[in-house]
This record gives sequence, structure tokens and C-alpha cells, in this order.
Amino acid sequence: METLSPKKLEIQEREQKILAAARSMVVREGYQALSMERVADAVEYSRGTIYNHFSCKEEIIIALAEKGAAKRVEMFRQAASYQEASRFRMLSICYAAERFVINFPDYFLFEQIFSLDSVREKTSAQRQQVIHSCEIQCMGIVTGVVRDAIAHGDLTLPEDITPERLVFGLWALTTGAYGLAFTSQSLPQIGITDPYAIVRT
Amino acid sequence: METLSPKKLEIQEREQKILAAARSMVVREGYQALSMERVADAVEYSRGTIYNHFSCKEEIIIALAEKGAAKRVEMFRQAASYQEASRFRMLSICYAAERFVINFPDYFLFEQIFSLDSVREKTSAQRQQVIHSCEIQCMGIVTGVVRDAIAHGDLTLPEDITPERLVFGLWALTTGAYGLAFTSQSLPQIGITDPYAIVRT
DNA sequence: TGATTTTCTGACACCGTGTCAGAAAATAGG
DNA sequence: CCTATTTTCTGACACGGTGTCAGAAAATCA
Repeated sequence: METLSPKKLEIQEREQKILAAARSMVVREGYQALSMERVADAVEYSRGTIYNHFSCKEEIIIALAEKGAAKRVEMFRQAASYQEASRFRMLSICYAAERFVINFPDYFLFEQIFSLDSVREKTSAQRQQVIHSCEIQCMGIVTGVVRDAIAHGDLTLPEDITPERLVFGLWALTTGAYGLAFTSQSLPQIGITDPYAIVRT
Repeated sequence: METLSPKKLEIQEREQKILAAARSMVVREGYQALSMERVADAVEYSRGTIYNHFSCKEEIIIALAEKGAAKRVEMFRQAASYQEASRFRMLSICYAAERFVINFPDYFLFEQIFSLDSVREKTSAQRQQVIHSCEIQCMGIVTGVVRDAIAHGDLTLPEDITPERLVFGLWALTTGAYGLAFTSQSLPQIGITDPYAIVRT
């Protein structure tokens, strides 16, 4: 069961090759430039073969978004795992979120593309589920830290604000801020975005 | 100079027809369903004629986004114009922002589409400029209210937070929250989003 | 080794794009 | 009103991408 066949392996490897090719294509030339045809050329297999792996280019994008989402969970988990004051852990997560978009702007881009209904509606429910679950995990990690902070008396919330609401707010704030940072060319009125997170905690 | 020709008028009217047709097409069937061909059919002109108005479908989208942006400026301006306490004016703007996405979800959608690099890069610099200027105006309106609040002593900011930073934060928060509300199917952890804005002021 | 299953391929039918020569309509001038 | 000129409109065309599928080729089995 371990070395699961000779050919199967090649196929799995190829899947990664396809994703890598698609990724660099999008990074270098933008989403528009991505086509199954060009991917096929790049990895030197026929179109039909590519279609055996992914039924359309949206599926490729969502597969990449999936990787990104998993990466973020990993980074968040890592950041939250320090045995320190919850304030510090919270900050770590903020930095992790920031590092994520800085170091992997392409993953961030895939998520943005994926967030369009028109793209999402062409993708499999399964993969959507996976991404969704990653989101839940991230929220869960942050909520956990918030709860700890409350338990230790480091943080008191107005009574109408549940931890979930706070986390949703933070999530919206960071998503929005990084999104704006990427797309809006809105000049010098952008001070760095994390001071806000600091203010929060 | 007033009744600027007989034919020219027809052309202007047609432009609005095209936009209306495209708009309802996107609303009903999503961005993918939008094609110059189908628009041409819908307004009963040939493809070539449509291309005389808009050089590609991205230009149609940006034209619609432009309308939306203008609408928002109008709503913000209206909301900020009350002769009341700045706290109240601020709240009005928050509600305006909310009404905008609730009442015109399609405009919000066009902005989202437009925010993708792959779409934006195919559009004219001019129209981009227009939208950008609308954004600046909105920020300006909000910043104005914040400044008034400070001047009246209704609000004091920590010294490292300029009004611009605060406004950027609010902008990010609302953008992010409404974006999430639209795209993420993240269940009951969404309490309404405006309590946050209230907390802020 | 041949039989059977799996994988791969490229041709095919289709759809949308953006262009452009020339048809048709609008306008101007006598 | 008719002709000349300008403006607008049209549909055919070349192109490029999509997704499918019958059959070729390779892998696996026995």
C-alpha cells in the first residue's frame, strides 16, 4: 500500500507539474493568459491529458487556492502555538497573515480570483469544501487565542461583541486592507496596515 | 449646442441600452454569461456596432462600475450633508455604505470584477481614472467628517493614528466585511456588520 | 507472450473575439 | 430634389480557446 504503483506516481507528479506551470503562468502573465492549451504545451502533454487531471482552468485555480489556504492554516497554527501571552500570540498571527500575503502574493491572487462567483460556480463542490474548511480552521485558531485572552483577563469584550464577531471583524479588516493594498493605487494614504491590528488587541 | 444633433442622440441612447442589457445579463446569469455577441443580440444591433461603443466586455464592466462608484459618492455626500453631530453623520455614512451594497449588489459585483488585475488591465486608463477619483471623493467625505468630529472634541485619536489611517481602516473593514458576506458561505458567525462601525466612533 | 485494462492523443465541433472592406444611412451643398 | 461626402453599420473572416471522444499507445496482468 505504500509505494502505490509505478505509473500512478508519475501521474501524481505530473499533477504537481501542471500546477507549477499554471502558477508561474498566472504570476508572470496574469489570469487571462492561463489556458489549458498553453499549460499543455508547457508541460509537454496533450490537451486531453490535462483534462484528465482538471476539467477546466477554474479547477486549476481552485487547486492552487487550496494549496494557499492550507499554507495559511499552517502559518496560523505555527504562530498560535507559542507558549506566550495571548497578546503576543495574537500579534504573531497578525504577522503571519501579513507574511502570507507578502511572501505568497500569488496565493492571495488565486483566492481573489476564486472569490468571484463566476469562477467558483464552475468548480467542484469538494474542493470548495476543502477551502471552506481551511477558512473555518483559521477562524478557529484566532477565536481560540481570543478566548484564552479573555480567560486570562488580558482582554474584556463589550457584552454585545462575541469572540466570533471580533474575529470576523479582524478577518474582514485584514482581507479588506490587503485587498485594497493590492488593487487600489490609492497613494500615500496607506500607512502600513498592521498598526490597526495592534490597536485592536 | 443644446440639442446636439439627431443621430448623435440615438447613439447616446443606445449606449445606455447596451449597458442596461449587459447589466441585467450579468445580474441574471453571471459574469461568464456576458459576451459581446449576446449583448448585440439583446439590443438588436450587429457586433460591429457594439464594438464602436466598447472595445471589449471589460470596458462594459468598467463603465458599469463607474456608474456604481458615482452612485456611492452621491449617497455618501447625501449622508454627510446632515447638519447634525458628527457622530450621527458618521453613522449615516455607514448606513449609506450598507444600503449601497444591499440595494445595488450588482454595482458591488462590478467593482469586485473590476478589482481583478486581469480585467482592469484591458480597460482604458481614462475610465480607471474616473473610478479612482470617485474613491478619493468617498474617502475625502469620510475624512472630512472625522476631522469635524475631532474639531468638536467628539473624538480623540491616539497620536499615531491620523484621520486618513482611521478612514483607511474603516474602508478596509467595510469592504472586507461586505466582500465576505457576499462570497464566503460562512454561516452563522456573521453577525450584522455595522455594530463594528458603531464601536469605532 | 498475448489479453486486458489504463492512459494518452489529436482531430472535431463549437463558441466567442476583434477587425475591416464595403454597404447603407445621414448630412451637406448646389 | 439630387448628388457628393461623411458617418455609421454590418457580417464575413481569421484566429484562438474549449471540452469531447474514438481509437492509438502504453502499462499491467496472467
